[in-house]
Amino acid sequence: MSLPHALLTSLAERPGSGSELASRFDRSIGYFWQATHQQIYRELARLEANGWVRSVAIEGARGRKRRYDLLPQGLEELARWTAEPMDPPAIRDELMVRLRAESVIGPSALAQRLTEMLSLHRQKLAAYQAIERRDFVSSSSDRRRRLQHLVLKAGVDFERQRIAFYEDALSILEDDG
Amino acid sequence: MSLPHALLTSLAERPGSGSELASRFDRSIGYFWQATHQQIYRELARLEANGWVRSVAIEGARGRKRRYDLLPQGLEELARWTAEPMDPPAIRDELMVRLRAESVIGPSALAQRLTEMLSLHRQKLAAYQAIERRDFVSSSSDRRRRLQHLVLKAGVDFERQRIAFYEDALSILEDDG
DNA sequence: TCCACCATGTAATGCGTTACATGATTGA
DNA sequence: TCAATCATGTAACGCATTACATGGTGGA
Repeated sequence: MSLPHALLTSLAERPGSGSELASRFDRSIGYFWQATHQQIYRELARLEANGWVRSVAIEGARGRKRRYDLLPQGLEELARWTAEPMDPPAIRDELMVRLRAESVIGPSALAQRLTEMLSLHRQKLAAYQAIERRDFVSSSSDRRRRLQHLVLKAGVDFERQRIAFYEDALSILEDDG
Repeated sequence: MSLPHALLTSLAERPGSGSELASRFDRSIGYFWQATHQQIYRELARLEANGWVRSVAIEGARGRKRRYDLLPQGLEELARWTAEPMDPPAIRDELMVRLRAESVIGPSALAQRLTEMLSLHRQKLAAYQAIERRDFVSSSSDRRRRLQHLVLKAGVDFERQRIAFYEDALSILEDDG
């Protein structure tokens, strides 16, 4: 259960409102942990009830906007969680199920779906590589930057592997598809 | 929502009881889609209510064991689903959140956790490679076998990438950890 | 003034997880 | 005969998802 800690992490990087956090989950943090604004508002309320964050109304802002700040207890909780024992990641890959189904029931339109996915992943890869070129040109960096770069490279590698997999799968499916 | 279709796929490969399906989800299918026996029994009841499978009591078996068979309508549903438009996979990687947290809050015991995970993934990789050597020695095969091999290779590649990632992460964390 | 949008929130539903329950069978 | 185990199932809870609601702000 990482959503509360993903929020604490994001607030440790920089305070912000619910909608700002939601937009971070559409970009940086969201590359490896997604959340909708409903989840985020619900969770922020809990974090505040736990005394891990506090919020103040932002005067002069649109609507009822509030800024959330990490409290010392929240930082403690984040440190505790980071070092906690960890389960291996749960893999749930619908594509593999579909390929296995196809291998039993015979050719289908799955190849077209793969072609669509392939172009999506190529776009994602290009986006990650653009970030890498823009933000991580210098090779020598401090610990923090090296860790950030590492996480980005994991995204790049994942997309690369995914693309290679789609290409292999298509070459099999299209042999007789 | 792939659990019902993972079950249909497994039953298309071979009929079986709830407990047999549960044990398949601890092995082959479970490598990319996990399910507990509670989920499986609940879902089997729904599949039967939908007319996609039927079940008969197995005489002479332990307890109330029932065999589930795929019905023609279930096969149709499986084919329909296989070719359906597909969303990109949802990535939820707790490790990346933790690394990002560490990059903000500074050194922790996360390196020890990574060492533990590393050995787990090395075991998984070895298990996959053993299956590959045992079941996929011949390079020339039919479509069905090639697809099965492809899915297994995806598992191998995933574990390999994961291992490389842990090693990189450890080398950064241990510089000063 | 009024419409579109922003920021926050409520409600309903469903899958996934955990704990517990029941009946039957095997083996010591 | 009795304990362990197998096979199936029930119940409760939580996160994730989707649809919808509210109120305020800015621009046409």
